[in-house]
Amino acid sequence: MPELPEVETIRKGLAKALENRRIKRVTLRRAGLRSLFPKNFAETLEGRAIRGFRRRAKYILADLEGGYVWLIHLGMSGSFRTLARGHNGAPEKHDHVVIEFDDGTGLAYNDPRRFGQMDVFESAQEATHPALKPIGPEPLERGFDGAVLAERLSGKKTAIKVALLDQRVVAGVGNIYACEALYRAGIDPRRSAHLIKGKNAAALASAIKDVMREALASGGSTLRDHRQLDGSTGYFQHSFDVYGHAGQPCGHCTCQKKSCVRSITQGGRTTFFCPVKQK
DNA sequence: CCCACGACCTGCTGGC
DNA sequence: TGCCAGCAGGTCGTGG
Repeated sequence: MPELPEVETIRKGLAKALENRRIKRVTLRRAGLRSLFPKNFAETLEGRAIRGFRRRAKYILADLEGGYVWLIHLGMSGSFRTLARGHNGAPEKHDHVVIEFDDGTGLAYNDPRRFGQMDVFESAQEATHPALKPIGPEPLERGFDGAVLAERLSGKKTAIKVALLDQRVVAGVGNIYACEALYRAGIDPRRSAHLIKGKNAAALASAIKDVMREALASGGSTLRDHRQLDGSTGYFQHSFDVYGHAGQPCGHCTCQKKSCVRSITQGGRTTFFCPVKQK
């Protein structure tokens, strides 16, 4: 469940459920996810207490006792499930990592498609970690505005929709929120990225912030059967203006058409947009 | 450096 | 009912 609002919601759930728990045992139920687990992955986690959970783009970072960071990416289909004290330890299908804490509770990482990723490294290596170093500004942190966005888009000839999915441009935007933000900003997803500047860039930066904040307040979006840690689901999917609405009205434009929302393919992903409102 | 595209996986859906 | 192509919230490697 992977864009910024969903990852942030999961981070909060992990923090609430697991902060200060001590990892007793880590069981890897297959050799790897998107890549192999690093050497000594389980051994490095074992025996350490979790001091807190942070997020950067779509990555969750768990700070471990003794100056280590456990890095997690959920890919397309990763999810966590807490295991109550006295759980029988029987894994479910696609549980790839099972963690037991010293108080008898546990945590299972489940990921059918195995596009997720995990790593562990010393805190001092975080600043230069190859997955983290290239990431662009966090849209919900101070300083992200139209000027910053325009600077990041300058020189990019690719379509603005494709550029928004590049984590070096802005952190945490994925396919849903790229479509929704472009819709709100009234920008055609096919426009060349470097042409988005000035007022357009300001409108787009604002739209990204607004849609992320609103989604966060709704607990993210739940497509298919994805769940939060506690089993609850987000409900921002009910607020989509265009995502998944091809052939339906966008709801806001004045075109009077009953089916203004179109879907096209860009960079191998589906883009939803309203050609009347988005120019 | 930039960009386009296929690869990586499994599961679900919709059309026949 | 069954089968299968196509698609799914992401990223990375390999070409040009």
